[in-house]
Amino acid sequence: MTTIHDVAALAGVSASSVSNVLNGRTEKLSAKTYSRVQAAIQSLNFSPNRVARQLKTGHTPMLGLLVPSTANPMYGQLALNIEAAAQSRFGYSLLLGNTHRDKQQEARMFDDMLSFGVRAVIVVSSLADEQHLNDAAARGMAVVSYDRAARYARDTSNRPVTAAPGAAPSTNSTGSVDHVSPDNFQAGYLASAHLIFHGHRHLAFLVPDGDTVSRSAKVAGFLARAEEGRKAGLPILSTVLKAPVVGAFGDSELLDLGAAMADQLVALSPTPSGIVTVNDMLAIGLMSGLQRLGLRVPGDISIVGMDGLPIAAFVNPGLSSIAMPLGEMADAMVERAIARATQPDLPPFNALFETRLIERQSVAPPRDTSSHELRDYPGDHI
Amino acid sequence: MTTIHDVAALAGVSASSVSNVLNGRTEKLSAKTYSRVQAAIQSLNFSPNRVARQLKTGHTPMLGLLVPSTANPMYGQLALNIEAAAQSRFGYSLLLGNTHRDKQQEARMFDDMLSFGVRAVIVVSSLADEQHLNDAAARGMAVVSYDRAARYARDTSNRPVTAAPGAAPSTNSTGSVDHVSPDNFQAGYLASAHLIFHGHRHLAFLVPDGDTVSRSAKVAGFLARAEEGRKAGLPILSTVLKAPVVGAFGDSELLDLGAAMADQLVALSPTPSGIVTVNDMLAIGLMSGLQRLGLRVPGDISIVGMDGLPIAAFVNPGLSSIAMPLGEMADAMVERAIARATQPDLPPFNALFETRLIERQSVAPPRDTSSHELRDYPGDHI
DNA sequence: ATGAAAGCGCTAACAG
DNA sequence: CTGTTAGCGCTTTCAT
Repeated sequence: MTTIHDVAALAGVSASSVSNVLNGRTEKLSAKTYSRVQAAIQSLNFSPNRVARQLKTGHTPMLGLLVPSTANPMYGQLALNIEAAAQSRFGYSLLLGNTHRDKQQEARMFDDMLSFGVRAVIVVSSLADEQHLNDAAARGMAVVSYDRAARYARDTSNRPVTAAPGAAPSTNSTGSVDHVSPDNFQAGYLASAHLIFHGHRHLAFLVPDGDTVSRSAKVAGFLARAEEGRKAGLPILSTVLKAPVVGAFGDSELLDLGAAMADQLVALSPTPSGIVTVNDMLAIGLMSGLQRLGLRVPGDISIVGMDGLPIAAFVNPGLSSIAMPLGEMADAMVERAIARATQPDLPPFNALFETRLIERQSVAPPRDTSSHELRDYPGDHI
Repeated sequence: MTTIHDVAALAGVSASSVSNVLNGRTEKLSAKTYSRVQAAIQSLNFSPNRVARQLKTGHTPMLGLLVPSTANPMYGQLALNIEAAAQSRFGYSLLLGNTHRDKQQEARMFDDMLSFGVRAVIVVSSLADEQHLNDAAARGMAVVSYDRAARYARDTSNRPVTAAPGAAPSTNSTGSVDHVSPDNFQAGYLASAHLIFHGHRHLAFLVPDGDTVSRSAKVAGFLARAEEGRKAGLPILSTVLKAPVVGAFGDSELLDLGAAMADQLVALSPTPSGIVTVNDMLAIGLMSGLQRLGLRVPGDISIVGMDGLPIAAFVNPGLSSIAMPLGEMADAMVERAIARATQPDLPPFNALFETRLIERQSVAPPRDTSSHELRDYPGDHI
């Protein structure tokens, strides 16, 4: 391995000068020394050892990312976007961990990253308990948490209450964990509104068992729109269906879980005509299960998913979904994580991103309803 | 940050003893010293700085992984499996890079990883040129390349010729890059055989433009089976369709690419009745495109994909696919990468893994063929 | 403008 | 068995 000293020797200068060149401190070097060193670096194809540098400076251009599973395309995409932002905008590399939504794993991975000198990590945690995040933050890690910045407070039109940047969700009382999230309440609200708009009066929200900040927010939004409908005199039935989860969490399990839920769904009497699922993979699984049972989507049952995955456009029928601005959120998270790693005293950050409905072919008026609600509704304009 | 010296002070011993405890050198310590140090470590919640350790030892428990894009579920899953194997079997963490099949990126990421002290990396490279891999290997990196261990040599029954462990593909002349791959020739062969078995006589292989070792192998297998059919007197037509690729490579592009190819496909006259695609995402895109054109799968056109993605079971109709043993391959790659990092003089390694057909609903006899080939065929038994 | 020297936290001889 | 010492490759005062 070639070191800074080899370069120094070749250029006939001291190691310090090489270091200065490496760090672009042009003002401390004469032009000729500078170029001589440059030449030496080139000819030796030298690239400084980041480990040594890190030991000295305490910094390393590495960003941690903890996701439940990259096998879920949602997180695969998130990883892609985050890596791209980290790399292109800050020159950071990505240290990835799959947590399987396991608290132990998550904690262990935090430790690992800490021991590698990683100072900034982005976490997609499903755990209701945020303590381990706070622990990590307390240990000097800049952590930004994805999908947990729920806000239940709404104004009278169900718009999110504009919170001061410092307004943290209730789970984050101690401090320095930042939050970036799609507006999950809005997502649930939009999905529900879409179904109601198309005439559905018997709605169900499908979600794997296990509490999560984002899931609760989605459910709350879903329920809120149904309640609004009722207040407007519509005979709306809204129920929440929890799918029993056994074993590990993963991409394939979500699909399987959705498929399995088809049976439970049709066993319901009366069967809901409009379903919203907590994510697209679950919706795709459900749709497949329903079809296997001889039901038609959207003929017999309408479905709207959430995530806005590309694949949702390619299943048959195309799945209507609530899309999240993945790229923007990834940018925000990366920026924030790195910013806080440098300036730990930044004020708490809480960003909620707008979601939007993508209409495709999985929603149609219900079979047994002749009168649709065609008037305008608030959900249109959120 | 608490260091080894804090622990030493608290335990009333020297730093070396702490180091010895940390590294489990029980034979060098008295039991009482050992436990005293242990206690100190516990009470300080001390965990050694890996960076410092690495600077000293030159090793770091970090595995590099370079994939085209984790947005493609195939690679998201691969990343998951690799991370799991690395973590659970060796305690290694995963440094992930998305290359977008860009040679510059790939080379830059190798440099990055090298500078982080990573000594073992797994690469999914699409590039026909393997030079940058060899370069990295020459610079002291243990690199195992995925999906490039093509072997065209076959015996008379089209079984892969069992090669000595040292038999490297032609592109790997200089040395120390190891190869792990599904048997792509077999994959192509099986897909082709499946279609022929169901009576298809006009076959097409759909692949994005751009040469790749794995793609070539798949095509070769596809063509080989068609040729066999011809030799057996069947009037088989087999063509290869290259989809023009513009812009970056990614998950969504594959789906879109497949959908776009539907038009080109039906423009062909006569239109092939049986299609095999180089991967599942392309197949799913194609199926969707075909359906949008009013064609039915498998009624009008049969499709078989490759990869065996879970999602393939959930599209409508279910996509028949050639599955690859992802978990086994991930294990083999991780094991090999880490082994070679420790013992650079290991003999070259080349592993080809069996693929298998998963039958679902996307293949049926062609519309205009009344006589099916129902006799047995070699592909059944590969 | 340049170099000498100290040290980041750890490990690995080598003495004691 | 235990402690002392000398770095790993780099950055960073502080002299010169």
